[in-house]
Amino acid sequence: MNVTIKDVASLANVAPSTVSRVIADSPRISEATKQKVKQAMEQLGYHPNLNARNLASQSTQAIGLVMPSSKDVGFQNPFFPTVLQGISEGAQEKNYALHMTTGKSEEEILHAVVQMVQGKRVDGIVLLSSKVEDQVISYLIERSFPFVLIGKPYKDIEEITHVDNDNIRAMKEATAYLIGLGHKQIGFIGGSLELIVTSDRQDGYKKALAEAGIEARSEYIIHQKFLREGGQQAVRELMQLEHPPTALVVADDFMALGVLNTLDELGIRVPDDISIVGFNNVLLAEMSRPPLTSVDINIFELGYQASKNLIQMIENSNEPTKRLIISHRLVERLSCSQPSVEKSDKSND
Amino acid sequence: MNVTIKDVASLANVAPSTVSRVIADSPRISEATKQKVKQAMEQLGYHPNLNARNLASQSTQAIGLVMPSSKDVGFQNPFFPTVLQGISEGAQEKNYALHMTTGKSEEEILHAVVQMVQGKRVDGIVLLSSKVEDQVISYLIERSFPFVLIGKPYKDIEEITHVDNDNIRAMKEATAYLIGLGHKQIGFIGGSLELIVTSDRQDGYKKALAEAGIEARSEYIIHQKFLREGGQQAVRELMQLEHPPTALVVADDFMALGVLNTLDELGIRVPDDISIVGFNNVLLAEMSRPPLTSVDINIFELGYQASKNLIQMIENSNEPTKRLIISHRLVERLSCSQPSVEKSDKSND
DNA sequence: TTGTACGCGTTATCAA
DNA sequence: TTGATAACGCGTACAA
Repeated sequence: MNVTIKDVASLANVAPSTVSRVIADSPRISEATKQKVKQAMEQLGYHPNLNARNLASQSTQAIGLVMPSSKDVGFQNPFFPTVLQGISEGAQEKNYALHMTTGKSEEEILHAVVQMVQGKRVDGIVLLSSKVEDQVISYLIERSFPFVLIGKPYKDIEEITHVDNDNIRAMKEATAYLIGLGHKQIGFIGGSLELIVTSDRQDGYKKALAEAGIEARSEYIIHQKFLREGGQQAVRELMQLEHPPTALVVADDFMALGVLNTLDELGIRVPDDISIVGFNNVLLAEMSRPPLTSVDINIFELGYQASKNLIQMIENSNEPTKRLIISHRLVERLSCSQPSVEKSDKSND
Repeated sequence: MNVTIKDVASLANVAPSTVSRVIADSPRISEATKQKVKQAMEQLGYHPNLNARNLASQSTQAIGLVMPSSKDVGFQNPFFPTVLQGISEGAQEKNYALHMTTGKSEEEILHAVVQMVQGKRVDGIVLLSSKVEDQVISYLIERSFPFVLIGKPYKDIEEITHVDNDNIRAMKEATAYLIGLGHKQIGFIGGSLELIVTSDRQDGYKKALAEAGIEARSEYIIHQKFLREGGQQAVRELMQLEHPPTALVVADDFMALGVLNTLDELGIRVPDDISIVGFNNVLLAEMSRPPLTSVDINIFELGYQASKNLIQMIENSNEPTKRLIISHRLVERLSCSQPSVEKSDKSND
């Protein structure tokens, strides 16, 4: 059998409750017994049974993490491990453990979440992305269970603590950067519009055009759900327009890599023939050819702040709802240049 | 307060133990009461408290996962999310939860593992890679706690259930493939030799050369710890040798991508001037330029078998120690060709 | 087939 | 400052 608090107690000649107090580092306990107990613990190699502790204290020191559905391509995106790293770091600092969950369908995921919550396996939950109708969010709100969302909620913004970038502004700046270089024909390539992050970035793109007095053309906007096949075709069509864009903003570096390859196959050179700005600034961005100018959104920090603030909510029940905006910055590399004369409407000197 | 087994019992007019039996789907319970109880559970929205259950049953339905140290570059490697996906899938199928741990140092990690094990948070552990002197492994063996290792143990091979590829053979085949194309000057680029996987692959490389009667040249072998700066320099030096290699085997696709870029900067064309075979066949391999011929090691399966077999060990205490070898296969893409005449020792027709 | 009673290892309350 | 003692919610031998 395992060594319990009782064993320690009898070895140290004190009551179990005293040992418990020593573990909790209670202030009202004599230094003498404290040492005595600690030594006994050491000697026996004692470690508290967390299940018993959780049961008695009605709290686990753990946070739950809902991962993207395992079929999801998002899993392959370098975004995921990085944000996980951040979450993990924030948890570790406060001595919280991490409990993960996935599922192949919406139902499976919801079920797993309910299990975690009602089963009292975790004290709070970090959510990775919200969808338009999110059952998990509804469920958590209804039970008023602590959670923080990484990304922007589709609704109930005021009631959901979330950590996000200012994606509208970020994409606006990225687009403005291209406009500043002299581009006027700028395309947008993003993922599914069901993701809030996509629509935000698209909004930013449109805003930048509007402010510069450039008319948005619907044929310049592409949504590709998949990274490869579908995307390639879309890019091809885009470049076969009568007036193809001289620059592209792509809402994700991973996608941008696919775009880069398709362009290469078409014999279109970057940045000579077309400029590209990526998004997220994952490690890949600097390893691509040419190295990708990309908007760094501080992925690690996104995760770190999420778990850190979640723990604050857990430990202080009247912590206010927060909206945390993580900073971004454009990292210039070699995928952008001024538009070539032949393709722009008027020449630059 | 939360709804407990007692509430269900009183609503259904039975004893708590009966409810417990219904949950466990005990065979010796009348269908009538079973229905009655189930309905009561439904009506109250009952969910068992897992901490109480774990405490009473002395087992959690959870497996622990030790992730690479958070500072580790390995985190950025697409290998990680994929293997995680596999582990997660294997766990989910058996209704096991996943509990994660990281740490910034060896000590932190060991501490976290001890916490998981002694704290009885998990029933078993999946380890991602072993190092030469691995405290975690020693600890788990000493306590004879169920665990399975993904990769090859440095020692105690017979006593550690592990799931791995036959990396020696896989790399031997990859090298032989290049030899078959006519290459004789073949370089090897791998990570730190402290990782068993690196030394295995290097062994395979040497074996292939030996079998073909080609002398191994030490200046053709490179170990780069980091993906970028260090690696670039190494590749440069390699290509400036009097007789530079006409082909390279690279022990990791992610590294191969860096190599590809360095070669591009040097104006060396792939596969015209030099052929490259990568390893792991991550999504990246098909998105690189040129698409990378790579050895698919079935990363998902590695993770899936790991958790699946771990659960077998947990549920059947005299499950034998196993060594599971996951198959591999060379995926041909466009990064290899026959050596060009000027650089090979004799011409091909 | 079902109920009673105890144990799982802690924490927390109340006395001392 | 410390010690009994009662929860915490569930599983399970044992009894009925």
